[in-house]
Amino acid sequence: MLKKERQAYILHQVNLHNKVLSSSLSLNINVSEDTIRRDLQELADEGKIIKVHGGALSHSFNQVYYPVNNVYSHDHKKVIAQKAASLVQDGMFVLTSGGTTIIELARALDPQLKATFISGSIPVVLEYMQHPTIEIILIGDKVSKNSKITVGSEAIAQIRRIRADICFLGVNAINIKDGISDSDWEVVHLKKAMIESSRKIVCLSIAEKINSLQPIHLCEVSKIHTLITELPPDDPVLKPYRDAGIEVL
Amino acid sequence: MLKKERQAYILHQVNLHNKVLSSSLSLNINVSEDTIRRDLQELADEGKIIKVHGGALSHSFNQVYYPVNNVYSHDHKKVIAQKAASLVQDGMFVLTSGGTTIIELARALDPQLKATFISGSIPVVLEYMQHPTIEIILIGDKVSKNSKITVGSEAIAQIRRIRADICFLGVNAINIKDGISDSDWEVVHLKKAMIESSRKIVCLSIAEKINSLQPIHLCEVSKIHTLITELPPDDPVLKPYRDAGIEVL
DNA sequence: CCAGTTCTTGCATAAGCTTGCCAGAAAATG
DNA sequence: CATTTTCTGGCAAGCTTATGCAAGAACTGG
Repeated sequence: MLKKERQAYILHQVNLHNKVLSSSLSLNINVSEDTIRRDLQELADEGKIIKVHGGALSHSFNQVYYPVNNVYSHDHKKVIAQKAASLVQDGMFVLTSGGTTIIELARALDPQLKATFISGSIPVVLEYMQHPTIEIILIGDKVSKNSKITVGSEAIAQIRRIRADICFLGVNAINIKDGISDSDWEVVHLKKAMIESSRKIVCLSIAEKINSLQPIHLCEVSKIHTLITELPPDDPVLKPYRDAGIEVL
Repeated sequence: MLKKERQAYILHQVNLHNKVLSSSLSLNINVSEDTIRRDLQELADEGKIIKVHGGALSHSFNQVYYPVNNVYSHDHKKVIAQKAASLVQDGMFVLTSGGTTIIELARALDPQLKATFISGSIPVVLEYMQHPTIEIILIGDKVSKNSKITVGSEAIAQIRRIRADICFLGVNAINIKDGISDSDWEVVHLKKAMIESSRKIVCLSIAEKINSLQPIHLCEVSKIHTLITELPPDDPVLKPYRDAGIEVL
């Protein structure tokens, strides 16, 4: 087993269970605890996990207990949400991933909009429920405590049965060469299914994540139709995407 | 259980109940009171709680010293939840309806419990997510905004595919002649499916709702195995149910 | 293809953390 | 004031971590 492979596995485990023990990882992957510790150290240095005595925790672990509004990129996300909301029209079926940007989208919707929103993210659905008129469909399956979305084959099967007009994806990393990538195995599979089930794919990403890369590949940029960031559409950072034929808002 | 995890649990408990006792925490998490005290000390040093003789208080405690929400039936529900929680054992598959009583059940679970909980109620699932070790399966379908649960044929189909060990139903009305009844058409159908999918049916009901009737019939009392109220099991009000062969807790 | 270099891993040892227990002090209770 | 409960600080046991080292694997540049 390669080092990177091992670290990806560890990261996946952390994201899945919110915590890992050095001892059990050592048993599972059959390497010494020293190696595990070194891996945990590296992942912690990269900011991907939180290392604690005896193992490691997911970053979102704390957020479950102390929801911190990262006011930082919050304003950016509001701008993005505003642009995205303008794409939704009455009668549409809208498929959305999870993530804070999508929550902002839910808040930015026209209060008179009559459309159907579909998501497997619990925080996102909570936000949709505040809206007076939209219909909501929740994708069910095993709940991932860390990402607060439902994951698994049943969730994917449910998504496959949908034909949505538009799909909004909160994106973790995108660059013109590698396409879209993410750090969570389950999430990648869900998003892939969402892409297959939608006529139009819209990616929402703060500029910070443009031209970045995450361990797991999701799809090529050619699959997406629209890219929304907080930047003006003619910003030079976005030129490669415009040139690739993607609508940039 | 990792130290951080334990502290997160304590913090959650403090925020939930506005107070905790060192002694009961020690019992719940199965560590010595010394450890609890040290945790409380650390959390207090970080300004997250207020440590007092015998336990700790939430920061918001001062502001809501006289809690306004109807502590009335709330305490009753806590008693019910406590009794219900004692029926759940490691490894079980537990199907639950929605409702405030079930939320209390989620809060009353042993923090070391390892079981799988299945529900279509969004507030209930949110509460389950606070638990450190249980697995959660969310039933998906159309979200009913007023009851905050997923309803519809897809939800029912998902429930049908389950074989649960035990099913906890929050009950709106029960009487010995008409059985269980409810006021929401969709909810009745879901609960019927839940009953069919479970080996053991446990009804949770505050005494106020005993011997009452709602417009839509759900099932006969003969279908249920256990009835839990806040009253002592030998209360005369419950006698007809005991006589009907139902276990009363 | 090979020698030199860098990476990676497991082991041993020492240092550090966490926890439970204890004795005496302090606080609450009636 | 006596009794009970809780708190504090210190200590020891057990487990976890850091560090240096050595062996092997993988890579690099002739």
